[in-house]
Amino acid sequence: MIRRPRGTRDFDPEEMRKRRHVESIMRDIVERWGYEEVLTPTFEHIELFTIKSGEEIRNEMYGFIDKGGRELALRPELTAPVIRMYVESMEKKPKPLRLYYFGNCFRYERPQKGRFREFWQFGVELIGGSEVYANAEAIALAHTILSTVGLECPVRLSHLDVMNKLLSQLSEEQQRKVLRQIDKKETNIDVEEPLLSSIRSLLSPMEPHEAIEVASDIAPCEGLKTLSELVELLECYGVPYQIDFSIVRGLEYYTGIVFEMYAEGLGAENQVCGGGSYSLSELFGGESIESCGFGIGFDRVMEICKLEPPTRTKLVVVNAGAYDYAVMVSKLLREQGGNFSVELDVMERKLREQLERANTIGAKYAIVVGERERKEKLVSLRDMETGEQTKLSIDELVKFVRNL
RNA sequence: GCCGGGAUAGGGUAGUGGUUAUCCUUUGGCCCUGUGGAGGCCAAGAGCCGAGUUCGAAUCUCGGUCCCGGCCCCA
Repeated sequence: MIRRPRGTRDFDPEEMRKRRHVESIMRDIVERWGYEEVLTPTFEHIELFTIKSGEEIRNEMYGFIDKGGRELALRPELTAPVIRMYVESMEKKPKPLRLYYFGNCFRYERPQKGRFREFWQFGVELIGGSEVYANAEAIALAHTILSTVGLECPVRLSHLDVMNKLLSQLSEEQQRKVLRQIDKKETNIDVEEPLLSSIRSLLSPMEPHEAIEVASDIAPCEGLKTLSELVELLECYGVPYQIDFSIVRGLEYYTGIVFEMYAEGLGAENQVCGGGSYSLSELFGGESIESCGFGIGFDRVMEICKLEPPTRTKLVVVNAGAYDYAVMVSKLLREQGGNFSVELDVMERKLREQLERANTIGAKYAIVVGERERKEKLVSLRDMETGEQTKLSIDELVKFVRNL
């Protein structure tokens, strides 16, 4: 038997109903905020992803060479492709540009809970806003999306200036190492006093305003001003947040404000959203422009989201020996456009078996049509729960299903 | 790449170094030619792959694959 590749998944109808439901909620929200959808190719030139992240990341990508000798890769994320698209064909659009995407991404990594080799990301890019206001919008939007689908995750905020300033005395290599240790929440950080104490006090849990105050003493920088402005805007939106200077994302393309959101119940992979300010367009040959955005790990949201998708009422037209009449009735019902489905036998089943079928699929009503009904220009509507059966005219039937 | 736990019909399971691998569910057929849910009968469908040990392996051993969880990583 041929099975699906490692780290990939099949989604059965029940899962797809849930996924599409959550997806449509997310789309609905961002579109209400004025974001418009874009779609980029599933694969890109591998350079698009290595240009900022270094060659090492090739190991985590699905890369290949096509027949023309081009080095390509399945996209491991969507921010770079969207910005590439912006540079390639949208640079002269009126600013700000509000774009959103929903797409599958691929990473060659060890699968575990909430982590797959093919996974879906839902995200937005807000191109050309001023840093503080644009990030405030992005954060509020991300928070709205997650709480609407039932996830209460407070936002954790930081500004990369702070740690950069604090560690500026160290060599680049040391900075990398220390940032990594901070990111991993390690208790042993490889630096001398008094820097160590400074880092420790910056990382200790504090109220937002206190955190900013403490940081101003230890590592005064522009970023802190930005951060305190952002905090005020978030108050306007009523978004709950914490300041957490351990958020580094330093190995990515982020440049200023950064934020993350975490959820319970996901094991080691509990980050459901991450984002911030970045600067990519000039790397792809465009003009530099302030941008920010976030990505939501759609699969992780689905893992803990309890939303029940709406169900469609099932109707079964039972053909009791009058196929043409049954088709006519089915067609008519389907044209009504209500929230129901209409199924008609394709297995040449007897009346009894068609009713059994209606029963096993959980149909709400069976509509029995045969010669008798045709002669009377009626149908027999059978309630599959109570067993009650009544005769209706076609007009009455139409009126009836419209209310489903 | 590393560590631990797994893998028996479509789904869920039992058991054993030894005839034809258990049960539930599911699916198809019939009892039942214009009325479902119950019941009865019949049928279909399985030990992840490969090698080794053995008279004999689904069972024991090793390797691989895949799944689950953790580490590394997470642009």
